[in-house]
Amino acid sequence: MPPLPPLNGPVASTAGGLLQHLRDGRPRTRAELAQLTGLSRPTVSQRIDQLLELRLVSPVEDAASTGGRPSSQIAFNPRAQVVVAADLGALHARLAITDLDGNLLAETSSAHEIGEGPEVSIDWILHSAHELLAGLGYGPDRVAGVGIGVPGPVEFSTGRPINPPIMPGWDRFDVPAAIRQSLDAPVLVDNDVNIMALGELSTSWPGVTDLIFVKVASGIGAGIVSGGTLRRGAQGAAGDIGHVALARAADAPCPCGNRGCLEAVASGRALARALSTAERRLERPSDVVALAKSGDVAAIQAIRQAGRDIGEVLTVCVSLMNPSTIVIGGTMAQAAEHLVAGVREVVYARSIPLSTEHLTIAPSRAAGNAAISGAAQLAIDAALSPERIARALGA
Amino acid sequence: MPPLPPLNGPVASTAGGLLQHLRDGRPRTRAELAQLTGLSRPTVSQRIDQLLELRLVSPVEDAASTGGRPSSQIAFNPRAQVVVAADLGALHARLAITDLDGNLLAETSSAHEIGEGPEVSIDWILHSAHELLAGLGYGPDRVAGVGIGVPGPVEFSTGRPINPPIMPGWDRFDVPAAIRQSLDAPVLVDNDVNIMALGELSTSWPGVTDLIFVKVASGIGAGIVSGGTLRRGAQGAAGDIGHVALARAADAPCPCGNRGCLEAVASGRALARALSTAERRLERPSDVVALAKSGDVAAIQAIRQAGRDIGEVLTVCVSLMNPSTIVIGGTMAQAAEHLVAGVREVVYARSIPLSTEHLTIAPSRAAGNAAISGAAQLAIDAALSPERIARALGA
DNA sequence: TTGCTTATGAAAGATGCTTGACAAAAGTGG
DNA sequence: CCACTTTTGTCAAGCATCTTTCATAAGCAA
Repeated sequence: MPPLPPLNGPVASTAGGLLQHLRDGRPRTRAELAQLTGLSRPTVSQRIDQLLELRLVSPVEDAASTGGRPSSQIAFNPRAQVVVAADLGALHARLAITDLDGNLLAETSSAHEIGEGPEVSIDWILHSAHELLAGLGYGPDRVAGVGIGVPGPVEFSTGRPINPPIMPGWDRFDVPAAIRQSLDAPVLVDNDVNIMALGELSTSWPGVTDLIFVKVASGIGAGIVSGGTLRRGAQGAAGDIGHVALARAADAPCPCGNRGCLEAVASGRALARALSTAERRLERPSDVVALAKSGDVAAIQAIRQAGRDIGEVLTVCVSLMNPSTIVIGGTMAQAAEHLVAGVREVVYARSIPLSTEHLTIAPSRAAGNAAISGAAQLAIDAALSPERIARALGA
Repeated sequence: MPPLPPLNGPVASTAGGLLQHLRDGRPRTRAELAQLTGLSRPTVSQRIDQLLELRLVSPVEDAASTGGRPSSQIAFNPRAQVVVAADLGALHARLAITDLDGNLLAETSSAHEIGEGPEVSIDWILHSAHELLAGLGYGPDRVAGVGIGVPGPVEFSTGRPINPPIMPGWDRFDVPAAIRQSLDAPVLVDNDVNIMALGELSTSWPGVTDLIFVKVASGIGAGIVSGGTLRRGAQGAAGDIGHVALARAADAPCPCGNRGCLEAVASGRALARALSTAERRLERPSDVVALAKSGDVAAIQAIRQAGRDIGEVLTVCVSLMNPSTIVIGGTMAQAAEHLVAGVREVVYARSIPLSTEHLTIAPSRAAGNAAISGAAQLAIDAALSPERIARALGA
């Protein structure tokens, strides 16, 4: 007796469904699409016409003839619309306009106190977005979606932050409604780590369906992709591995109020404190990275040990989820070689062979762009969903 | 650039799609179904006729009139077909015939060495199934599906065991093909822990979408449900938490060849060994349970400590996945009060508040029937899938 | 240039869903 | 007890959609 019947997905044979087959960017002939979808050629032609109308696809040069009339080809047109991607950090904010492939067309960033409240941040987002759009010569009507990452837990379905520890004034604030005051498009809001996981996945790990993205910066968090989609858990709190108890952390105090958390010994904040001396004060994770890059042995050893500590926790994650890929990102991953070495050392030694045999542990490939790419991806997925295409055709 | 476009699901408005709305067992009127699906009444009537033809639904007594002609009602008919559910353990095998609601109609079990190879086991399954079917007066053509749980990792898509440690001769054996020699129905094979998780979920936790089922018997394993579906991971090895390293386990040797695994100190096998004395030899997990039930303090304390150890690992799982429910099952859960108490003690103390606020930790409700129910559920889901219904109508 | 091959686009036919209409069935009030 | 009301279930017609078929267009080879 299933509680709720699993509702069936959108119909495959709509213009939107056809578009999904073209999103990989490869040009296709109508005949190829017919075979791919199982629809007849005239039907495909009609769908193509609709998509051409929306400018979401465009004709490209014909394919080489195989003896007869050459097939005309059509390809996804990522320039038809743009999305706004924003990444709000604790002290820094970044915003970009990308096309529907996630390519950055324009970007800006600014020092920014998230603690000043949502109105300030939203105003900055809207102002910056309109400015960049104007610079590109695009009107606000070209915006197909808005993706926003924030440094705290979010109820994804409504786009409202929930009890965010470092975002005073944001609790249950209706971000999408505020954005829609001057941008008429779907607005998606998510935790910054989830956003980064998505960005990393979409830009750098094609084909991967089970991935753990670990962000190591001031704090430590993870974004979890399983079965090809981001998992947020029952309350949207999935991936919060920073406050797992670690034997080696013993009684180290953690900003969360508890003791012995992973973050208390392995985060950028913890490393900065541990490596600070009377004459050399380290304030931020980037200071630790800089020190390590300068060749400081103590810093390198500390980072490698942090990698081991994180690896300790990841060992359990690997056994539980059996991912194919673990990606280490965040500020501290700028010293990736040491951090990843520590993680690998522990995970490969401790996990069962079946899980590690095909396990890749690698530093972030998207690097500084993971968050902004993920925010863009979130918006793009919403903008190109079959439901959204159907609405656009109806209007 | 997504690697593969997410394929859209089956069409909602087929006979199979309609059936999904009736699977909860509640009788519905045609008008209710029309509103539920968005289809018109004549269309619903036509679909109902198809389902009546297949005997998958049947008319029930009319609803009370609201002033006019009373609506006739139809309900899902779980007796239309049956499924075969089998649970193969290391030393024991169980097989049941259930209806399409998962209700047990007949069952049998037998001592059984999985190590004797697949042919012996498959023969037993087929023989037992036909015997029970005959006893119920059903022909083999009434079988809509077969679900089988085995004590080892399985490549779910093909139904082949992969490198199973305790199943010599089963590696990559094509179980579905062997079963289909005398039963013409879809055959689903999965790991016993996954099967149990599914059984627990479907029989006892309606509405739950994020659940961890922990089996504590000779070994320790977990089945993971996230977003409403079972997650098997990249190689089908998800949930293998028995061989996670545990600080308290130190250098305790584990049958896996490693040292310091959770299983080495908290499994039924480990407890049996630890509690054995010269004059009192404990062989199996059930011996430990019996001892605890007799009031033996050492056994109770040992079980509770095992719960704490398991809780230690689950703390990480909770932070990572943010489930709403953790269920403790397996032989050792027959001493559930002590085991669960230990788990709760650690998990509630160690995890972050947001994750534990609405977290339920409970002993298995399905108890001994979890595996067989899960195997049945697997088969039922396949048998009642819209794709399968469509095929049945086409033939 | 002509014939062959292959792809496109338009028209015709088939299928399936929906709308509207009507008959059937049961309660309600006289 | 009978007529009326109300709701249901089914039938026929209309409409949209998809597919099949056919004519046309475009390149390649002789």
